[in-house]
Amino acid sequence: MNERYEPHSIEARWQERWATAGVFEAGRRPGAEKRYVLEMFPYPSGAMHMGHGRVYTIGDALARYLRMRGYDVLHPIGFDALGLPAENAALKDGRHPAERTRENIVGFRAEMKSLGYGFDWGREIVTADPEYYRWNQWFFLKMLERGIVYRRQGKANWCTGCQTVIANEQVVDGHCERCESPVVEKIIPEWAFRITAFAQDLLDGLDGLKDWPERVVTMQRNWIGKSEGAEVDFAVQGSSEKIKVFTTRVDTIHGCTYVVLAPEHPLVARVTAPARRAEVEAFVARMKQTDVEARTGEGAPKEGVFTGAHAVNPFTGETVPVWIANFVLAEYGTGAVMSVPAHDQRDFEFARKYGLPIRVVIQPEQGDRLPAGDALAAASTEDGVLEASGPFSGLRSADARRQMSAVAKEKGFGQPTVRWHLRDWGFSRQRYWGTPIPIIYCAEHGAVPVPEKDLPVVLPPKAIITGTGEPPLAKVPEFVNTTCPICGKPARREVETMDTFVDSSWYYARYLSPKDSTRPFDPEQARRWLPVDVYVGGPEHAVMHLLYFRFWHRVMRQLGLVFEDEPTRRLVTQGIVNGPDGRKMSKRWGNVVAPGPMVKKYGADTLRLFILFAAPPEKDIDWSDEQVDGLFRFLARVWRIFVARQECFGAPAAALAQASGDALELRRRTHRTIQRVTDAFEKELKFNTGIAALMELVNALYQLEPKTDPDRAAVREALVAVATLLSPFAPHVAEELWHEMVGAAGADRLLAAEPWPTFDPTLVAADTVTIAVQVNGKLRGEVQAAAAAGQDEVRALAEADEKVRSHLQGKTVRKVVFVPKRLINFVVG
RNA sequence: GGCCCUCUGGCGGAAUGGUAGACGCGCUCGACUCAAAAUCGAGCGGGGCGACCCCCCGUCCCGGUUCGAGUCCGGGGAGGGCCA
Repeated sequence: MNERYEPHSIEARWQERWATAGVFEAGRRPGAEKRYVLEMFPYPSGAMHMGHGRVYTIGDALARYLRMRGYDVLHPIGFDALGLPAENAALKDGRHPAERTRENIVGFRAEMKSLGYGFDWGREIVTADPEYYRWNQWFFLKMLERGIVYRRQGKANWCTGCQTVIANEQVVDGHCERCESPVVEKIIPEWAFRITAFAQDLLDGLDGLKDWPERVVTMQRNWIGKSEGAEVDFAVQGSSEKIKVFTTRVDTIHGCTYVVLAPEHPLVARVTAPARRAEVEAFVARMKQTDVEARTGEGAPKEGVFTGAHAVNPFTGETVPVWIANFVLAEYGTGAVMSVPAHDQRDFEFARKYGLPIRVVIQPEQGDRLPAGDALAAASTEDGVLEASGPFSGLRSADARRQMSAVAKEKGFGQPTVRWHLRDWGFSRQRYWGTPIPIIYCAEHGAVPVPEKDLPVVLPPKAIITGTGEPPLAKVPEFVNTTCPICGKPARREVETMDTFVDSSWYYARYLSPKDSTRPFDPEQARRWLPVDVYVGGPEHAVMHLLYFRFWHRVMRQLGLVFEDEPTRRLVTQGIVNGPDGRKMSKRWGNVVAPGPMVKKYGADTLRLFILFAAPPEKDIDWSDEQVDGLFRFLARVWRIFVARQECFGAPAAALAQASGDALELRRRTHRTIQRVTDAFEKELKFNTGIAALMELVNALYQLEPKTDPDRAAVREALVAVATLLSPFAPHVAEELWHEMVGAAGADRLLAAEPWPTFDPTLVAADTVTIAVQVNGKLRGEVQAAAAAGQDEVRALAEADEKVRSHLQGKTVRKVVFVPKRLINFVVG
């Protein structure tokens, strides 16, 4: 065998062998239990970066391990190819997004293959392919039928200069990125998914996601944001109008000293007193031009004006002034709030600023009483006991809320209500590079769905992309002009496209039968493969993508396509790969390290090993040239020990049983290493400790110079273990070494498809152990004892130790704590 | 401001409540070499003390629970994430 480790002379060869043998194809072990390992598919907007390298390396190590454990493993890959960045890039260099995307995908594929990722390439999908997005359209039609898709009036950013809708990303400080004209909010019709209809189910489902990171579950829970409260109607004095407010703190309503409407609230125009009209209108106009962040963001001053109107608190009959203010938004709740300055901080600040009264109605259950409102330093937002609240005085907040909303309902001026933070998902985009929405507008029949048989509605290859936000498809007559499916008269197609989050909401299912041209995927395959067992991706998708993904799964379940409650059982969120300086990799800092050049320099195995060894998957890591060098040296060291122990390759396994002394010790280490590496996969995913265990075994191999047959057999056993255990992490070098070792016997086999080794429990359990000896919890020595030794035996050994004896001298042993195989602690006084 | 997370040698990181610092990087020393690199081997938390055994201190800080706390509980600090 080659004296030196030369990754470039072996890696491509094994990649080819794996591909020809088809070891990564799913479905080749029909009788075996399945495992579906999925990494978030990439958005190929440029070349592959280290972040991609990390996700796929983690997923691949896991998939390779599971395959060796005998599972039928599905490990697919594809490309999230539609979307804004590709369109923006196209704008810059004038190239068509399709062309650029195709090119990037070619690059990604080549890099992924050079990294040795074991994907089932036969299942590759590209979302820009009409054969993929036709099913987005199909889902759209099904959801339209079921009322899950609907048309609504949505808010959009309208550039007053370009006279068009622009994306959030294009709004900079309330101005258009391109022409710098002010951007205002404009209400335009848009398409939306009724995800809120699934809010409760999405919330309930979170409880079952035991193998999701707690923080992701929490973020989803907060995003769904269920809050239980009450709606209460405040009558407007001298009018038949009612102001409906939503509050989670109806228990504080006796402390309400004013009511605030959102400036956009429809009642504003109707209730404003003539004398206040000019001021109110000016304020409303100004708010329309201020974005939400500036109105409600951190440090934004609370601002408002009095409308001149008054409202009646239905609980007290008291009259309070009606204001409008910047911090109340029309789209949250009812667009109106009852203000209780003593018990809400925003209301408190506002009241102080405008000299509105502050009235305390909740006292803490324990501790000091709150001073009168005027003396209050800040709002007290805790629950407590009600006072000055009529018949409800003396109740605790929680009880009061229940009783008061019941009373409101009984008397007809309110009711208990649930409010959600989650909004419906508006998915219309005024963009070209997306899935066309399959709708035809007919003068006579309105918005008509494209019949299923006419799908896909294909994106026209030629379009003028201006980036102004005006839908580019509107300018393609051969696309727009069509006929009404109902009456056949001339009609126009919808020119908006779908949000790309649609593509990624169900791709995991398309992998199951990616070439099916009659349906999105085969439900029978879903029965076999779903749910995804492990889903690996970045935590930046904790909310949007993963929520849409869970939502879509529920829709597919309603459609009878899938049968599980949730799309994925386990979620692994991986950390960022930072530059060597600890900062985020960016051209700006000049600290970008790309996987491609690293593979050229060190080979794929070193890069993979570095990524996995640096830290557990969920932690951020810093790129380190020194560490990478170190990992390369480790692989070279592994190679050298194989070279140095070639004479052991043919050692007979029968001699293993006679191993003794150092050879037996090596065998124990080998088996313990098998256990530790297996644990690294089976418990928490801590590849770093698994690799560390392998390093220890390699170090131990260097310590034993084999002299006898049993020695050589033990060495061979260890070498086999090293190659096999290393293969999920550094598959090429492992494969090469394994073949060198097994020779002709392995000629038509591949390590990638060999079974994972098992350990012998009797070898793992040491027969003698080191037991720590403590006196009063402080380490005072250690003794060697049989693993099975009991307390008395260990105590005798410990007391025989001179150091220990000196600490026990002249003291009374009050208690002895004994932990078998670990320690003995003398408690003395 | 709310919710959540993190904090361990020079660095990345290990440690079911049971010998803190596995493993790697880095550094120091030794072997090999004419020499260097590479390699192989040894050592490296701080201090008492220049080596020995030994002793003291040590996992952000303060307190608690426990025979025993990096780990559990309470309070504080610093950094980060998400939401407002």
